[in-house]
Amino acid sequence: MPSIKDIARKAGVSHSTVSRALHNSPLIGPETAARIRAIAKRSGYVPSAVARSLVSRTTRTVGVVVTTIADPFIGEVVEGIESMANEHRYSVILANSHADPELEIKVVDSFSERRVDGILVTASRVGALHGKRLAGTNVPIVLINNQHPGDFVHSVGIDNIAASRAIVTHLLELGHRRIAYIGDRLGYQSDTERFSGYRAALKSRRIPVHAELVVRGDGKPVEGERAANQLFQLGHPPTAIFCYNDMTALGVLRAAGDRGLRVPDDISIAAFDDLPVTSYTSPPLTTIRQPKQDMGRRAMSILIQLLNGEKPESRIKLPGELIVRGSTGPPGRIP
Amino acid sequence: MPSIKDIARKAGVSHSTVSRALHNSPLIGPETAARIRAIAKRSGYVPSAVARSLVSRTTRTVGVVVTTIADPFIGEVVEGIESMANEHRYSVILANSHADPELEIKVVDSFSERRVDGILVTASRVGALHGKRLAGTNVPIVLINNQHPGDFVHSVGIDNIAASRAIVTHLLELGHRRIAYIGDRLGYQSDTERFSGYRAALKSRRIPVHAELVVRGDGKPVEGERAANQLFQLGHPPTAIFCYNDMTALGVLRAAGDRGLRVPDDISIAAFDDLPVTSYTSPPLTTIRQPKQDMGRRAMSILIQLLNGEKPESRIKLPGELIVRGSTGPPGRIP
DNA sequence: CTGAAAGCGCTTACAG
DNA sequence: CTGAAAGCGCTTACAG
Repeated sequence: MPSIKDIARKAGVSHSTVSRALHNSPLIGPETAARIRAIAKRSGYVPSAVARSLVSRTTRTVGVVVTTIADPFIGEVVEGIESMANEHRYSVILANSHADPELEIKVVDSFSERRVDGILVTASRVGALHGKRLAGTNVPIVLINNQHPGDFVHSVGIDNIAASRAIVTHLLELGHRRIAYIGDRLGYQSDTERFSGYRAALKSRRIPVHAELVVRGDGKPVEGERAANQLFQLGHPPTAIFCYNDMTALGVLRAAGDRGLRVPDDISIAAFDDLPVTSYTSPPLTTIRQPKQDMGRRAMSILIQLLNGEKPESRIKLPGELIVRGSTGPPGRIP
Repeated sequence: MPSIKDIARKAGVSHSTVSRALHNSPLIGPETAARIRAIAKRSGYVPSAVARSLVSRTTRTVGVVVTTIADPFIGEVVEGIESMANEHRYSVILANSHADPELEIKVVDSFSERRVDGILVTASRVGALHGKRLAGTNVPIVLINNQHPGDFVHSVGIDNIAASRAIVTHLLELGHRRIAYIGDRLGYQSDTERFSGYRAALKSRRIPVHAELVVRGDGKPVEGERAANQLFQLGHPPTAIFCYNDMTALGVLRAAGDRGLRVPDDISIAAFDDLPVTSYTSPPLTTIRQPKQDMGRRAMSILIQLLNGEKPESRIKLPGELIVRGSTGPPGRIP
C-alpha cells in the first residue's frame, strides 16, 4: 500500500506537497495538484487514518457498548447511532458487555487505547463504573436508556413514567379495575419507572395497588409465562395485565392460550417496546412504541455536538407512543 | 493523557526503557520495571493503539459490513463475530450498507483508510464489487451468507438446499402433495437455493412443481400475506406453504387467520431462519434453525486464521436444523 | 541492562 | 507556490 512518500517520488515533489495536493490546499498550483492526484489515484493510494489520527489527536471513531447486539431492541438503537455517525463520517466500534461489569470495563479500556473520540453506552446497569474509570480522560460519554439510578451528564431515554401511565390509563378507560403488573426483577431503572407510572395511573383513579397483582419476571417470555400463571391462579385474578416489555407479554400470551383464555375477551394484555414482532402475534399487542432508532440518532447527535465543542441539551427524554392493537379490550367476565 | 515520554521523564529513564518495561521485556531489570509500571499506573497511562498500529502496521481491528444491524438475524451473526473477535483481542468496526452498492463501497473504502486487518461481509448481493475494489490491497475478506452467485474464496453459509429439502420432505411425510413455495423476488442466492431444495424434495417423490404454487414475496410479512392470499384464492389451493423465511411466514399466518383457516388443520406453514419470534407465534412455527451466532464465530475464526498466516477451510457450509413445531401437521380437507 | 536513533505515515508551522 | 523540519506516540534494531 503506497504512502505519501511513494507518490511524492513518482511525482518528483516533496511529500508535503503531496499531502497538500490531496487535501485540495489552495497553496498548490492547480496543474501540479491535478497531476499529483492522478498519480495517487493510479497508484491506488489510500490515506492512512491511523497516521492522520496520530497527528490530529482525534480518530473520528466512537465506541458503542451494548449488553448484546443480538437483542433486536438494541439493534434498532445501534442502527440509529450508526446512520447518524456515518452521516458525519464517524466510524462505530461495537462491543458487547453482556451486562458483565468486568467485561464492560475491559471494553471501555480498549476504547481508551483506541482513542475513540466518544463513547455511547446503552442500557447499562453499571454506568457508575464508567464515571470513575473515565474521569481522568476527557472522553465524552452519552448514555442511552441508562439503567443506573445515578444520573449521568448526557443521556437520552424514554419517558417511562408518562408512557406507562398512558397505557395503564388506556386499560382503565376500557373499564379495567384489576390490572396486574409483571415487572422485571433485575433492578433496571426502567422497571422502577414503569412501575411508578402504573401506580400513578391507578392512584389518579383512587384504585389501590394490590400487592398480589404485582409480580416480577426477567424481561423474557419464559418468566412472563410463569408470572402470568401465578396471576391466573389468584382467587380474584386480574382482567388486564401490563407487562414490563413485549418479551414478557409473549410469555403471557402463551400462558393465556394454554389456559384457553381468549385475548382480549377474557384477559387484556398490554406491553412496552413495540418490537416488530408485536404486530404479528395473535392478537397483535397493544404496547408503547419506543423511538428506538431515533434514540440512537439523538444520542449520537449529542455526542457530535460535544465533540464540536458545543453545549447540547444534556438529558433528553423522548415520549413513548401508545399503540393500541387487538390485545386490549373491555374487561370480560372471569368466573 | 500522558505518553510514554511523560512516564520516562517522571521515572528518569529513556522512553525506550519505558516501552520495554511496559511490555515486560526481559531486558529490563525487575525493580526498574516495577517502578516504571507503578509510575505509569499512577499517572493513568493508557497506551495508544494508534501509535502502536502505525509501527506495527496492523490495527487488530476488523470491519463488519451488514445490510442493517436492525435485522435480528444479522444481530445474532454479529454477536457471534464480536464474541470471537473479543476473545482474540480484535475490535469490531460496524457499518451498515443498506444493501446499497454505493454505500457499500464507501464503507469498504473507509475500512481501508482505517487499515482494518480484515473484513467480514454479511448477506451481500454486491459481493463482486469488493473483489474489484480490494483486489489491490491484501485485506482478507470473509463472506457470510453470500447472496451473490459468484463465489468468493472465503465464506461461511448454511446449506440451503439440504435444509429446504429436509423441511419440504417433512411436509411430504405428513402427507402433503400440494405444497406451495413463497420465495423472495429480490434475487438472493439463498432464495435460489431454497427453491432448488424444494424442487429436489418434490422431484424425489415424483411430484411435479406447479407454477401456480410458486409465488414471490420480499422476505417481509406484508408481502408474505399478499402472496398467501394469492395462493388461498387458487381453484385448487395448497395444503401446505413453505416460506423463504420466518418473516414471510408471519404474513402467511396472518392471512390464514384472517380467512379463518386454522393452522395446521387447514393449512400447514413451514419457514426458515428460526428467529426468536417463531416459538411465540400461535401456533409456533416449524422452521429451519440457522446457527446464526455460530456462523459469525466461524467467519471470524477463519479471518483470524488468515491473519495468522494459516490456511483455513475456505468454504464452510453449516447444516440447518429442522425444528418441528405446531404450524405443520397432516393435510386437512380444504373444500 | 539502558539509551540514542530511526522510522511507521501523516500534518503543518516556518522559511524561502 | 514548494520544501525541509519537527512532531504525533510508539517499537525496535544498533551501540554501548
